[in-house]
Amino acid sequence: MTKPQNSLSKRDEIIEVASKLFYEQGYHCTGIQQIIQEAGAAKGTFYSHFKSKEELGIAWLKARHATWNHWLLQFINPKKTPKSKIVGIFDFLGQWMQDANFRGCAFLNTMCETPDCENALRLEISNHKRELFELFRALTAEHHATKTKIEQEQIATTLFILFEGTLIQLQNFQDLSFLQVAKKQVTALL
Amino acid sequence: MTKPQNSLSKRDEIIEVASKLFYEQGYHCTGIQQIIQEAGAAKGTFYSHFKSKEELGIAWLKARHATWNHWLLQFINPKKTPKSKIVGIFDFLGQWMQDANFRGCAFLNTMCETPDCENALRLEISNHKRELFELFRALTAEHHATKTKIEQEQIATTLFILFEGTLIQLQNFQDLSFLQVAKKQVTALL
Amino acid sequence: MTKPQNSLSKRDEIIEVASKLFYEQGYHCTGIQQIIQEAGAAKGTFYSHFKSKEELGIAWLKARHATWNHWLLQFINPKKTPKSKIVGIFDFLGQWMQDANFRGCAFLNTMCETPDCENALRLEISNHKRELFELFRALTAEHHATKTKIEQEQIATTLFILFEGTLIQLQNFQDLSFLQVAKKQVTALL
Amino acid sequence: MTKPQNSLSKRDEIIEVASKLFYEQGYHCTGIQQIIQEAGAAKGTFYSHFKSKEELGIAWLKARHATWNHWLLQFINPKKTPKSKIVGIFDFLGQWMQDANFRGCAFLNTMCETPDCENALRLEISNHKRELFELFRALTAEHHATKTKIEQEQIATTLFILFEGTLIQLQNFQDLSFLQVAKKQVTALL
DNA sequence: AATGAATGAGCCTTCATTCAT
DNA sequence: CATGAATGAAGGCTCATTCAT
Repeated sequence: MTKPQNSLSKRDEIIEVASKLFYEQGYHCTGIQQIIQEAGAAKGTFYSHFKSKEELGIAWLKARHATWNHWLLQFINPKKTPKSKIVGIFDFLGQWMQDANFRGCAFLNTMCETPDCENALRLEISNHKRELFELFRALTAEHHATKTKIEQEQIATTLFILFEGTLIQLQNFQDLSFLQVAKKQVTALL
Repeated sequence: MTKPQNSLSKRDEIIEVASKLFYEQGYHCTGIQQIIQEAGAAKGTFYSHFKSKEELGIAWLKARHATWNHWLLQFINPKKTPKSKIVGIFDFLGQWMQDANFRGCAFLNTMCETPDCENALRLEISNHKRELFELFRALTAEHHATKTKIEQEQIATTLFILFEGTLIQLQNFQDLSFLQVAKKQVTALL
Repeated sequence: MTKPQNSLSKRDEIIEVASKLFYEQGYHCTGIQQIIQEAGAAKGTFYSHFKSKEELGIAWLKARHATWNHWLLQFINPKKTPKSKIVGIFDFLGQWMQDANFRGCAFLNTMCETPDCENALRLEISNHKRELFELFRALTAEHHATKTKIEQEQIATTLFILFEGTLIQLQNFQDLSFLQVAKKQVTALL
Repeated sequence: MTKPQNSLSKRDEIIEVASKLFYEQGYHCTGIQQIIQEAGAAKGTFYSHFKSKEELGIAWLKARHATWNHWLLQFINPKKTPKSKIVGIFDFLGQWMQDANFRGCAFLNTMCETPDCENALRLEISNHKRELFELFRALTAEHHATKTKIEQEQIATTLFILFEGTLIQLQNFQDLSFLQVAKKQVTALL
């Protein structure tokens, strides 16, 4: 007897449930108990797969990183020019936040509840944001190919900051007008 | 016999200790027990002053709002022009984050660990940010007095977004170069 | 309303129950859960009185030390001479072990399950045994007043070793003949 | 293909690791998990060799009995006379305790954490001690060949008690002077 | 002979809150 | 205005054991 193809392993089920709960309720406000209960697993099963809650948290953020990047790239890859891709990132932001009920970014949320910079979760968080930053850098370099490295860096960083600032205030106010303003500023930079 | 002037009431002592701990450790990760212990108060004393942890949280954010605004205004009020005041807000941001060991903004941090938008803490948070936003609006209106309301709004919002985006990435990366980029963009807008 | 005189405080009830269970089942094999359940207390109540299981363990050993010493002194104080007191200690040993179902000595038992010599419980244990040793020393000095300090020390130590060795083998074999042999040797030393 | 001679079977590896851990940490404080992890075995492997933790405990004590007896006999067999062998047993005690960091006797330790006299582990323990007792009996009979059986028994038992009492107090106080006293008393008995 | 996922009771401890004094 | 004992659910984690492969 082989497992049915569409059945997840217990480990994956746990990660899936945890992803939902960590995002919706926050990392610290979500207990292992709730996770395993909703995943239909036993305590021992959980700890045979993850040596601690933190390890699950890391698995969650790694998975989230992959998923989120996939969403974003699927959204912007159809665009032809680097410029439209950059603008597309901000369009994606609006779409994403609406779909997510303005819960914000799993990575920023977790950073905010994790003061210790040396914490392993923080490493995943900064990696995630660094990769987004790199995307802005790459697209900016392509779009502003004639400008100097320094000018490119200034613009890419500004785009990244605008993205993050808009994101956090969409979460705060659930008001999409922030996005309109940001997009206007973005086009001004391109 | 009146209390000596320099002695805080138990209530104020509790708020003071809570402010430190909520900010440093996060709201949810800080327990009432630790607060009253460090404040030298009894359980019952705490609950005679605050009907719940949330009420203390609100008192904290209200006090924090006043304190933070005071810091900011003391920093920018000596500046003469609205332009230098706006730039001053970003200088303040750098100073503040360094002093705070890059722990970020108490309000954003608490928002990130509080998913429910209807939560009473969230009201204090949006009030705080709205007031900062208003400050950008007022200073922009003064500086760009000749521009239209719509143009002013665009610029003020952009400044606010830049502030928030820089703040959150200073917290994430502890790298002040984000601030340099933001300031360059700010001056470009003025 | 004052408490009835014969009612123990929750704290004392916990210690009393713990004393029974720690002795009968061993320190590590007895859980806080069982203790509070049998004492009719809540988890939180326990931890408002003791900051950890270890602290309860120490309270237990301190109380046990007092109780056991009281038992012993009540048994040997009626005896007139130091010699009969020393022999009395060994009579007490037999009585005690029979009453205790040959469960042995709470202090030795706990020492054996606590490898770390720096452990706080180990301090209580060595204090307890040191005091018993002192008793042998004092009674020996009185009985053998004409002998040298060195000779006295040799005899007192031997008596202490005989006591401990007999105790542990009574526990092991539940065979009182060890005690008869020890007593014969004891009298030979006096 | 046969296994290389110097490779232990999984079963023996498990026993070897368990021996170390049970002795150092105590029987109840050592979990199956740690044992199999340090032995590089799987859960199922463990339970295919031992039907329970207790069975491993028994295997451990049986192996320990053989090992310890081997140590002791190797130490005293070179001695020529029964008297020097008896004294040698006490010299061995000092050597052993120093090598073992004064962790005491695996058998006594396990007895102390195992209240139930009917427990299978307790059988191994009393067997071990009985055999040591027999050794004292045999050597005493040889040395005091002219004395009566009853006198021999009295002396052998005293020697055994002295050994056990010294052992337990070496463990308690890590103070070798107990051993000096015991040896003086031993020689007085021979 | 060996694997390792799965179980669920139990470990020690902290949580926010209530209440009699 | 203050005290601190009492509550019981929940926190993260380990336990010895089973079983399908």
